[in-house]
Amino acid sequence: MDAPSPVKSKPPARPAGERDPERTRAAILAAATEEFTAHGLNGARVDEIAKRSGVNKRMIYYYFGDKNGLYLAVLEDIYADIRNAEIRLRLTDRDPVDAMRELVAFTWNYFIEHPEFLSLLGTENLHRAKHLKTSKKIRELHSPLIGIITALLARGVKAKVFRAEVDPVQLYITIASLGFFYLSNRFTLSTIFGRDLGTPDALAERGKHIEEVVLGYLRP
Amino acid sequence: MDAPSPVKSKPPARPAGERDPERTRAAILAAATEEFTAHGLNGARVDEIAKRSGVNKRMIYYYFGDKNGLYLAVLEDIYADIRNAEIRLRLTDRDPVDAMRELVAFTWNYFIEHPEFLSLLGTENLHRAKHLKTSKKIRELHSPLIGIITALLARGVKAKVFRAEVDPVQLYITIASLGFFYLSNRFTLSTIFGRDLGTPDALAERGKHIEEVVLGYLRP
Amino acid sequence: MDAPSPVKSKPPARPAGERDPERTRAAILAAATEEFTAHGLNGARVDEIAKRSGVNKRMIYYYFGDKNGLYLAVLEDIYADIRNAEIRLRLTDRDPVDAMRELVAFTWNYFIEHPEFLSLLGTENLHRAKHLKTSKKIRELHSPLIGIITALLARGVKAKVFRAEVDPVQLYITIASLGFFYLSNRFTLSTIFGRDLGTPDALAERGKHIEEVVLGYLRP
Amino acid sequence: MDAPSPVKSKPPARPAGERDPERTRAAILAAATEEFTAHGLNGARVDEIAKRSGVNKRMIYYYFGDKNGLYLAVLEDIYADIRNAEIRLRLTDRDPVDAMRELVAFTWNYFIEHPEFLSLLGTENLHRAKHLKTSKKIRELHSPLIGIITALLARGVKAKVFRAEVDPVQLYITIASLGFFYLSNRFTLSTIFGRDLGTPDALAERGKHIEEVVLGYLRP
DNA sequence: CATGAATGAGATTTCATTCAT
DNA sequence: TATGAATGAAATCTCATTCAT
Repeated sequence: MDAPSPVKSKPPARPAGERDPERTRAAILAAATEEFTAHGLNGARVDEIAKRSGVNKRMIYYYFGDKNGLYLAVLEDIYADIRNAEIRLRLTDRDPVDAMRELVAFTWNYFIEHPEFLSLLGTENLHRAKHLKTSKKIRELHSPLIGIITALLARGVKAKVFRAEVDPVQLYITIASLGFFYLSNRFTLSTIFGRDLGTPDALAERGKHIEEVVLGYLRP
Repeated sequence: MDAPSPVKSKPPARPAGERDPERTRAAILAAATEEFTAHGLNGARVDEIAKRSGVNKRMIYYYFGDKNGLYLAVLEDIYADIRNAEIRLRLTDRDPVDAMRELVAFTWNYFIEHPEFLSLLGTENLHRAKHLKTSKKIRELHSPLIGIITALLARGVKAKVFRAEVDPVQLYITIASLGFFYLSNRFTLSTIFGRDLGTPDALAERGKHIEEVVLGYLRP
Repeated sequence: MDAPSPVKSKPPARPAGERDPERTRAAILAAATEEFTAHGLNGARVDEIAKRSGVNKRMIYYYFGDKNGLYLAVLEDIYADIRNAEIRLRLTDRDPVDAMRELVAFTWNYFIEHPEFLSLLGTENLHRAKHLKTSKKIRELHSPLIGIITALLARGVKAKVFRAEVDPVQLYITIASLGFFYLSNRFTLSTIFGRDLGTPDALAERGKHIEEVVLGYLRP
Repeated sequence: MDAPSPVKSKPPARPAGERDPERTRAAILAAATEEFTAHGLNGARVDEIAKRSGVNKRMIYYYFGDKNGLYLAVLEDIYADIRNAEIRLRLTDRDPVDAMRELVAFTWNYFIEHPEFLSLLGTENLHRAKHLKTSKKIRELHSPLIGIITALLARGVKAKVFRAEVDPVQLYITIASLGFFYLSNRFTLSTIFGRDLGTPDALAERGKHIEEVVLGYLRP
């Protein structure tokens, strides 16, 4: 607004909360992610998001239309994040077993480090993906993992280290399942079993088990 | 079910909701299960539960205290249901591999037939099991499956059809994961993959895959 | 009802809660007195009164019409109590100063021993004596104290131990004031002064002060 | 008050309740004071307060949190009022007897002019000062009267017009008692005595009596 | 772009009272 | 007389959204 910049570089040292659209938008999105993660779509409070982001409530409506619009933006954001992480994986020129191990570890670690992803997916599934379905953006973000897995399986079968006829989509879902369910349901599971499944030790143990299951299954 | 039983028969043909406390309570609970399943804790409407159960709204508070009390009663109810189903499983004198196959199938089928169980667990985990933790009742309902799995693994190892050193709790969680995640996340997954994972064919295929994963992993 | 008794003696050893109208009525009244004392007219709960009295809620309506009827019955009851206590005072043939001292002490002690009287009067005054005004019963219960005070003052003036021209009604109100206000307002006063005005020591001190004020004032 | 002041003048002629937070807050507080005075805490209606103040009901929750918060704000407000009036009293350089007479008259007149003070204190004492105890604000509002009375008593004793050894706190409570009880209980008292204690004549008579009691007692 | 007061619709909860047995 | 389930009206409170500045 003041000085037109040719490249999209932000005006650097402006104090927060003052006429910096991108920063405002990002602050809202960050606060909204936290709030929707913690309380779901219905439990999230627009007031709370405004307070946490240090931004006026009106701005939320200005940038995102309404609460649902904000929620969808959050969904799109986390999907973009995971796709970004996935495309950084380089597994094509590795030993198939090692590569599979890394893929499994990557998935598990991503879930541990991104609890918001787990929670928001749970919320969106409660709503039967009603919002996701309306998002062009997300459907364009194809996961590269199906392709990676397909190639990996082929190489492994050829090298006689993997069993044949494994469906890559099923395997993809299986790899996700083993971590996702454990992490997102660890609160009820911990209560039922009477022990904390969220400790670092418990997580390490689960990680090891998941690897064993996937690789054990894939043995020819 | 159809045949009238001479014992414990109560005047059956009274119009619902009229001076039959047990029926009233059950009607509320049934409607609440549907509503909480469909909309989560925050999204559920007490008015809607009253309307659907054909019961005066005041009765909900009379029997369950408040919305949270009702929600907890629903949770306790679905846990009692699954425990009831689990103890009906008889796997002790069967071939270990067959028995394991049946256990896996049982879990998968239970999840398919009880979508309310999946949804309500998702909801409760969003709340970090806050309500479940306060329930004496649920902690008394121990699942027999851990015991069943432990015994089954021992027999399988002895018979050299299962690998050794498998942790029964991890296996229990794994068996649940493979079905639970698929079913509860099938809405986003269907959207992402652009195909319906909820068709009978898709479910059958997944069931087969799950069995292969578990038994493939357990191979010595 | 079963056996007609000439004197009004109750059937002695019937188990509580079973067809003993007088006992039922008395139990309701006792519980209601507690409840109205503790929470005022609007704060009192009919359910709570039923629970505390161990009597079915319907009986309250059977015996007292409605909540207001019950409240009025409680008021009438406590007025009858204090009148009963007052008429037991025998001060006519005593030294005027001693008799006045005893009257003051009686009033103070009665208030201490009957906190329900203070609270219920406060409640009734909040309602500008709306209920009291409708009660024939209470207006027939004249306090003998005005007569006692009038006589006492006359004797004291004659004996030159009391000042002349003291209005007995004003004095009656004054004697009541000095104790009533202290006791009924001791919660806010304790908070403001930062010390507990309800301890036995504090009460004894106040009692002594009240006596000094009244007798000090009455000196000729 | 009438004369416009150049400093701190704000646009005065805005229609009430429109974008003037201070005015909105004050309007709510005024209406709430009336409502709580007339009906106590439980009998007061939030809807009625909204209607009377001409303010959207939602604003009550916006400014005061909930009904209890509003009630506490009212309590704090009336305590601030009386403290303000008290510190305007200047009695240090007056004849002790005259000064005491003025103090007594001040208290009596304040009570007559502020029936809300009497009623609200009655209500708060019914609740055993539960709300007052949580207020930091009120405990900071120390009454100057104890100090004033202490000094006054000392001067009077020195001048041989007051008796010795009078506890200033007891005297403070006594002065308050004599007016407070009469005014707040005048409805039941009027009913019992069958005459209106609230007429100007009756009030004047009571005022005179109170003065006589206090000064009569204080005579050496 | 930004602020925060204001709003209306609707949610949960409460409670005195009545009904069926 | 007695019981306890049932009711309707009304109370408190919540929340996404909009308005005036």
